[in-house]
Amino acid sequence: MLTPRLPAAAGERRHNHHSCGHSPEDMAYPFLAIERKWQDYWDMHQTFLTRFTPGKPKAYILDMYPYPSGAGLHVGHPEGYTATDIFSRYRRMKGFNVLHPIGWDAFGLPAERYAMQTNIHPRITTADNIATFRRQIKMLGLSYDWSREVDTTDPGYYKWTQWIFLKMYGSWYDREMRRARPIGDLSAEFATNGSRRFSSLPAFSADEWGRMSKLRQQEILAAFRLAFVAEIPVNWCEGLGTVLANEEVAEWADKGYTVERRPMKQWMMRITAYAERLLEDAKDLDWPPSTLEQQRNWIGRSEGAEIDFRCSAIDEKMRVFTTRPDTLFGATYMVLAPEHPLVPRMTVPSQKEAVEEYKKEAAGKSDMERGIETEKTGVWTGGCVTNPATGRDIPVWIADYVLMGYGTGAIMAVPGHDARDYAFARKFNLPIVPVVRGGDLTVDAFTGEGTAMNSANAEICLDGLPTEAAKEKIVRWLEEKRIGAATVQYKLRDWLFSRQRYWGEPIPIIHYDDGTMEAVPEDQLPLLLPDLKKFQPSGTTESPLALAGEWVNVKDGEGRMGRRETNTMPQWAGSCWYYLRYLDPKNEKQFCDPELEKAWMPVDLYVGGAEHAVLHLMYARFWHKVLYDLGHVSTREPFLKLRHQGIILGEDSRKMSKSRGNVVNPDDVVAEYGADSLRLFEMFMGPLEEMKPWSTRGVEGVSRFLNRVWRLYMTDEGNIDPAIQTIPVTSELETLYHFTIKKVGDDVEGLHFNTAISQMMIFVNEVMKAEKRPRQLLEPFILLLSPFAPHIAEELWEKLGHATSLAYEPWPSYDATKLRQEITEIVFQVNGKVRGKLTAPVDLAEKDLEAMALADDGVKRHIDGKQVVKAIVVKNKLVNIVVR
RNA sequence: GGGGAUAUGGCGGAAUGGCAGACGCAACGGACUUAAAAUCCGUUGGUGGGUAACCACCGUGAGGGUUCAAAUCCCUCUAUCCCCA
Repeated sequence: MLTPRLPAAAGERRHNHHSCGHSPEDMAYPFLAIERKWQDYWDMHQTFLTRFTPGKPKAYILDMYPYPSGAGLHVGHPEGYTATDIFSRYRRMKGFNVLHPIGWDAFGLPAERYAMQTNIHPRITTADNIATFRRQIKMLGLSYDWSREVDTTDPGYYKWTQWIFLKMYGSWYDREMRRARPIGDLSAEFATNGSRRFSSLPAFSADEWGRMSKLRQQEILAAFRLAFVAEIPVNWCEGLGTVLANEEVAEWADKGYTVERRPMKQWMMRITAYAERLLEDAKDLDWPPSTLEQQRNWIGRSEGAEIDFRCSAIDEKMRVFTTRPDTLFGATYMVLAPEHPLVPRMTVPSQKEAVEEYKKEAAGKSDMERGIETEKTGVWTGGCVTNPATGRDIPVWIADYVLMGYGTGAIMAVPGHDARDYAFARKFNLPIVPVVRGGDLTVDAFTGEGTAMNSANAEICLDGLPTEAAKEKIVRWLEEKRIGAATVQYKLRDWLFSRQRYWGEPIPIIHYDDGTMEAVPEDQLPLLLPDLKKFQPSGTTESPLALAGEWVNVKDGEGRMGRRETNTMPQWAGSCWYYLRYLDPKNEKQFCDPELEKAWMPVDLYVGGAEHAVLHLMYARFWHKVLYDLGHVSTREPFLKLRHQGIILGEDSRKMSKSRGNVVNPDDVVAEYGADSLRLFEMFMGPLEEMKPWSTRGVEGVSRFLNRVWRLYMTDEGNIDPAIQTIPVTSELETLYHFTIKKVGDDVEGLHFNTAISQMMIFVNEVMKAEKRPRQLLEPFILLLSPFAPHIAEELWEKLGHATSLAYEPWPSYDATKLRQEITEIVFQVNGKVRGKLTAPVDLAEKDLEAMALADDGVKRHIDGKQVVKAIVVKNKLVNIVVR
């Protein structure tokens, strides 16, 4: 069925859009002109400046801000950004106060490496890159409040990153109160009560504390601060002149750099203090289950016990951690990490050479390699310890499958019930004793739970107990004998916080020649990065800042000489709190006004890549909790609801990369099809969170849809079609209209943008077929389309006679009574197979439906000669006749 | 080695216990055109049967199960991707 005006119009269409200068697609609506026009309009009218009307609900909708790389925007960026933009526009129309900001994560190694090569200051390249990103993002018509743009490299921003650092430095974690407190509270505690409350400290009285040197006091306090300096083995890369995070090592090693483990003094953040709370509070978050799972694994909580084994030869206790204390009777040897401090003393002279050689080998391997190896290696130290349960002496080995960084760096090996111990025992012919019933120890270790056996001595008997009860009983026994205790271990390590780089936030600390260190006073923040002319590594293990003599060397009021900290913060620092700065980006007195914080936090929807599932999201949660403890923010968690956008693959279904030549540039897509088409296609491709391939044909498809929308409203002369009038419509069309409003709204709420777009296509297809253009349906439809394709929607809205932007028009509502159809199709099945269909009035009684089914020809054919057992009737849907 | 996710036409996907394949792409046929593009109309999971309207069977990675009814729930397996070691 043709639309009546089509034949007449066909000939004139050609003349239409010459003015837009878009020759290859000269049938298209003039999207270039329209998009420019409305982007300018929104800018000029400050349409998306955040409006806060008291009494309205709020929606803080956040994107993971980008690192502005030199390569410009990638088609992956607009995916998440369009999703949040649609949601933000929708929420505004639903009457919410919406906060939807953007900014730049602009410190980082790529800019610095570019500076090393060119000696162009990273500030300059960063500013250029930001300008490119800003232009490209604006080109997409995203409804950000640009007045809140933040840039982590702006001194007005990093002043507060440094301020937060000082808050961390100036705080300790009170394990009894389970929260961070000012470090002053701790020195006050020491000054009144001495070290009584803290068993980990050497005992001192209040008086003794008072008489200690400042340096000694600092050392003690340092063991409590949330930001502290520690000497730890790090991944030092000589070629880059910096340490690398564990997760960065593989990447640079692939590029030919060598990375070695060496102990260095580094700033650390005591994230381990928050392990339990990070785990607990995650339960209330609406996050992807896989992300929560990754965070759980990263924290790696395991319950078990620490047990002391005595070594009479050197009169030492060796403490092990085990998750299976119930298998203590099966511990037939012990394994120490090669780096374990007691290894040298344990080693007998005849084994010394072998041990030393093995230690050297192990030092050359990363923790990763050590875990991966299937072939177990190790060396006997020649020493023994006593198994406290059996009373027998067991040999002490070293092996690299035990890591110094986890637990106590020592394990009791139970080869019968641990796979790695089993492999090790098999290889080195060590005894394997079954202490849990089950499995076949001639084949493999039995690592499951079961009933204890062979586990009794004169004082305790576990035999016959299930694993859980056996654990409890043995731990009680160990605790009574003071040779062990139940403990909880975490895999989570403290966060290595310093980098030997120039292009990062300077750490505001001064080291004085007398060995003490002091924070730069708050009123002297920001501590600015000095200007450098050259950006090469310093040649030592310090950052290039060490070469800025005037900046580094300082003298305090009393003439004391000191040096500034030359390490800078990692890139994660700025992104740990940027969502708070958006709330009050220009505030010079505070990082954020508490009233604004209360009004907007927490973030209601956070969208970004799954690659940040652990690090960024864990670090940000950690900082947020510290700020919460110190009273600076009012919520325990920053991000209530999190979703990841899936990766967009190249047209060949492989990862986009320059070398494969399958990279799609958003600039090109916008030039050819317009921003609305790009946005619409990225949302139409499939579910937001799924990985999916790009398709140029697909962009053409949605572009055709927008052109159809345009023609639905407009004549070829560029005027509103006079056929658009308020006219009666069929009830089918009316039902479809109300259903479309419901479906699009529901789908946007659930972030199912692909199906929302399908529904709009269905609506347009139907309305195109109709002879009439009912204005009362077509006008609200523009509002449904507007979050997805805002430019074309604004243009049509204006053409329909509206003087202002539709951005704050109320979202159309649907009439639930209109959703009900008068007739519906009933499916007839026989034994679950469709044998007929019929349209019937809605809400027909079950027995009537059954009768209709039995009367159906198709059904009759298949029940003929058989016995009807029963009929299942699903109202308004289906009748299933069961026959035998 | 451990954990998580995914698997549906030629392709992207829809359907979360009730008609598998909505919507889009591609393909094919038709209308319009001198012609093409654009647009519009129609067909399109597979196999078999029928001149035909149509009918039957098969079909959601593989195998099994629960159910009147399974893409959807349960068990086993395979493949791919991601994370961790």
